[in-house]
Amino acid sequence: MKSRTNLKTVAQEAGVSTTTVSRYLNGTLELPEATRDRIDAAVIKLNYHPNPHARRLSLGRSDTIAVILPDIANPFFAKLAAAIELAATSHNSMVLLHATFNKSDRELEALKRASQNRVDGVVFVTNRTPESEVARQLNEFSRAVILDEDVPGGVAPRLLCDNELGGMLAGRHLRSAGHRHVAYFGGGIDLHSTQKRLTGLQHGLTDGGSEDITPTFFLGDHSPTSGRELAERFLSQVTQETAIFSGSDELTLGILEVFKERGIRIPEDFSLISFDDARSLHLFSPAITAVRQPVDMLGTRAVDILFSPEWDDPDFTSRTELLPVELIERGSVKRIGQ
Amino acid sequence: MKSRTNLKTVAQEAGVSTTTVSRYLNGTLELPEATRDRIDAAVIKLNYHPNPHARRLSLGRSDTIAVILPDIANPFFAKLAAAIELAATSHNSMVLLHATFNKSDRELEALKRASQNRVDGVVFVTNRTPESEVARQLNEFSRAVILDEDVPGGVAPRLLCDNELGGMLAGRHLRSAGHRHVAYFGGGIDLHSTQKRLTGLQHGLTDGGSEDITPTFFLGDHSPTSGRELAERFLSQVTQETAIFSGSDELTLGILEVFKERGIRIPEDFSLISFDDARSLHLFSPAITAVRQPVDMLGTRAVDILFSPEWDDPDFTSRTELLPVELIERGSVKRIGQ
DNA sequence: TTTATCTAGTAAAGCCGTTTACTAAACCCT
DNA sequence: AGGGTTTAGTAAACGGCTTTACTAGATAAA
Repeated sequence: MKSRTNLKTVAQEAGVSTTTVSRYLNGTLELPEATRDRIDAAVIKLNYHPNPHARRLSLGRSDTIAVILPDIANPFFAKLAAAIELAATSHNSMVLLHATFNKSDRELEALKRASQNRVDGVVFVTNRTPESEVARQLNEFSRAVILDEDVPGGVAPRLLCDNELGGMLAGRHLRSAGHRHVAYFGGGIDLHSTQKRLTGLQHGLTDGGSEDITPTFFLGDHSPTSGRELAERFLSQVTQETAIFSGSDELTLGILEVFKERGIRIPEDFSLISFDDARSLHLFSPAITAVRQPVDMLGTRAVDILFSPEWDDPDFTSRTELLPVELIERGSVKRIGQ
Repeated sequence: MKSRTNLKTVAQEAGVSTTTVSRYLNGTLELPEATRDRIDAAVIKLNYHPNPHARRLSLGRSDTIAVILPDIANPFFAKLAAAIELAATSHNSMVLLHATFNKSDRELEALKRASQNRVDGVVFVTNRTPESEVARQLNEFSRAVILDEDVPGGVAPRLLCDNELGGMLAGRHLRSAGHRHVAYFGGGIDLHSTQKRLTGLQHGLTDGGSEDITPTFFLGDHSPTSGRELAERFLSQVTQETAIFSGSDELTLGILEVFKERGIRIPEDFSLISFDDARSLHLFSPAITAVRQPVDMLGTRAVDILFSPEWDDPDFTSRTELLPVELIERGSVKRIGQ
């Protein structure tokens, strides 16, 4: 069934040595036309394709990158994976996907598998602050990029969205709609995203104003379940808040479910802004205003970084790149009196 | 950085031959405890992991399966990919993802890449009826499974959801709510899904009744864009229809967008049932009733089939397995008078 | 004519496991 | 003591490609 032809067969058919065929096919040998034609003919006739295992063994590379992320079924990561796959293809590389479900043992396992598979590079995405063991394992790779959330101790270039800008945009938008008391829902306080967004949110809310407005926050993890819990907690503790800034579509999902069950209306009872905008938030009830992450760009750029020639530069691994986010206004923020 | 240890180093360290180490590690050689201990110690000390490229070259297999599907960013396929990845991991295999965007040239390209990569098996998922060229290319694999939609001419076991049952459930539900005139939105008429669902829908609508009720249909492809077009066409041509059975969440998205723009309400103006239920339809406005595909089971079972010992059986490739679907009732079907 | 240069390649080593077929030594039995 | 059986391994071939270092022969230059 599969093509059993190898270099040797082709070489024999063309009447040259395997070296010649190999070098010719890899472009490291100039040949007169007659010889070229014979080899070309043999390759076509025998439908020759180099055995990738042999090739990789010989070259010591795998033409494969690993993408380690929390969950493919999460639309944000799915879009990310799609963008990465597309970009990798154009670099002649394949993509190995590992879902970690945000468990550190699975993160470690995925990293180990990737390392044992001698992948050429790793795109690591997490949702939480991983243990130092994860960073250590990640540092085993000669090429890795840390995406979307920071990994403390990781020696690798970082590619993040501009979380502070995101918080700022949300804050400004809410302020201009009259909101002053806003709750942020997000992952742990140690997360880069949480810290930056809170900072940005505070700046956005304060804006040019004289009084310093500090948002409250409710923290868990980036899952719908956590969204539900945070929503319950929020409802039982809410005092002055009139708006919620939700750190991810997943959290938003949980929040919406709880609110729906309790008959709490958006934006009448609370205004809401989501983060990511990877789901069909425009079809929700109401359409949800959100800060959109540049997910395609994130994926494409991550792959570019992996294949960048700048890895020779020793500083490359300490670089952090920020990609801009944008606010998509829809119907979940209500203008309130003042 | 990476472990540069190889078998030879381990063998030297343990004072035995490479054969011995290899056979011991692969369980094809019994050794006295003292020797075992020496090898174990060497392996640990040197942090030895067999070079997978060498291993694969030697063994002639890749421990990799390819999953070829239309779009990872589509939640249904994303969930499918997640389930497949999980199942593959438990079979010690890796997953190579290829997105085709439903283009036949990309399908062909993905199949060729997979074949050149000597993958151990392929899970092929498409949304349309592919050209015979695709089937031919697919048939090059010694192990492939055709998932979710048929590939005519493909010599491989098929794993589909029970589309007829799905149509039937939708039909019955609509009938019991008083609907008699229903439009099906779906992909091409040549699609297995379209045909079976229409058949099922008709049976469901007719149910025990005496008169034979035939649904109308509006066909395009399974994309939101197509959903929009079909919705427009539907609206310009609608006569008696009171309900729509949409063949996928993607189509539903397009339909909902158009309806929202036109101020057409669901379920007041038209009732709607979606298919797949991979998106958060429960949060849409209104919550959308849907036929749910058993997406996890689909993924798990596909991998099981790939690793099944039954491939020796020559009839195995002509098998078709149907997985049950279920109707999730929500708020998009209105009871109407009669 | 001799030497240098170029053309058109090639031999052989290397990448690293797996597996078949085989052996040396020890042990067992009668 | 002689023969058979275990035990504890091992040598060598194989899988298929890449790459370095080298050569035979032709051509050009001095």
